[in-house]
Amino acid sequence: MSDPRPSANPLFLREEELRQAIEMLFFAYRDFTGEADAMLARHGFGRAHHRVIYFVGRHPMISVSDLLSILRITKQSLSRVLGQLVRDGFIVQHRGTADGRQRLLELTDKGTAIEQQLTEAQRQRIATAYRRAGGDAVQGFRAVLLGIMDPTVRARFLGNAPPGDEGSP
Amino acid sequence: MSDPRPSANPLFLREEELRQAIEMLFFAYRDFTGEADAMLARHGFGRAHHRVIYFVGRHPMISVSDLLSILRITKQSLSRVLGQLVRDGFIVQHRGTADGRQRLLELTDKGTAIEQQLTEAQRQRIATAYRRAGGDAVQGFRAVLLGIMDPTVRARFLGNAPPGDEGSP
DNA sequence: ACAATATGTCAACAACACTGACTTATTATC
DNA sequence: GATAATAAGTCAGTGTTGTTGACATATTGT
Repeated sequence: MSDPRPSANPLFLREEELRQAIEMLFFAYRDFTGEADAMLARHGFGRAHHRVIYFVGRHPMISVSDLLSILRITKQSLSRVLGQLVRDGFIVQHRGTADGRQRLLELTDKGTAIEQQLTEAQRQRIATAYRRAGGDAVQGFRAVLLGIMDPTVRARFLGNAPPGDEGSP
Repeated sequence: MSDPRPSANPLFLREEELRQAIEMLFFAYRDFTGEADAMLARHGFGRAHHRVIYFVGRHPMISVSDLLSILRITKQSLSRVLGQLVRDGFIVQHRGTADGRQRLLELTDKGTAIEQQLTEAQRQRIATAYRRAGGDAVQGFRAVLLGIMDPTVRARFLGNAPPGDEGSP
């Protein structure tokens, strides 16, 4: 005579909901990077190369230290990957005019080409997901992702100039 | 005399929107895994250990091959990590009753304890993000993530029994 | 002059993935 | 019952990506 549905207790639902979120993030991120990974492997590169190419493309003339703080890796880790990309002609280094110690990074035409190719698969994937989910869902998606990331990084997406440069080239 | 806002063309907005999504996924996923990574490092483990512990906890008595198909890694890669976890008493292997070739995996009490500890930080992060974003946002978040992941994996979250077992132990 | 900063480099190490080849049980099939 | 297929494990080698630590060089700021 009570509620026909067993109506599992809220705590269980909450736990299940949270676990699903954890797993959805895992699977979505894996599949999201999968296609680009395969493309990179054909070029003899890895995901780290993609990240460097991506963020240099996104922030032309970015300094090495700014790139390091975005990627949050050591300069030795970056050096290996960046050195390859410079040697192979995907990125050029310009000596800073204001500060001559800086090496400002920029994609070459070749670099821009591979960046387009690599990111296109990911853009397509997001675009399709956005289209199917609808505008309200996109707002929700963004709101939750913003809530998941660290507050320091969050600022980057909130219109304000993020800490440590960004926004304008 | 026209629109006071320069109103950047739709193509640019779309491109910017997609790039933001790519970056938000990158930052959110990195920060999402960061806390657990630090905890694992203190135990002398890596992220791979967490994934194994997590999915064995989620699917008690899962077979090795089913676990492999969830993780999408080779058995040699799993072997290293799983061997450690069994040796250190976090996971036990049961000989399959129906099929004696299978080694069904299960967390020990020790394994359950560390699983709770590791996942707790992630659950907290998601819970806070969910709470702040609200119910509609959560639905949107889920819808977009579902659209991003591969269709074969998507089924796992749509109530139907996923391909390759799941759901019930 | 001297200290701080930006970048680069050498060396060693660890985690985590891969391929390829092979072994051992166990189950299924002819 | 012999034979093939499957589940799992193992050994060996390799590559990418991250880490520490130490040190070098050029440039800027005090």
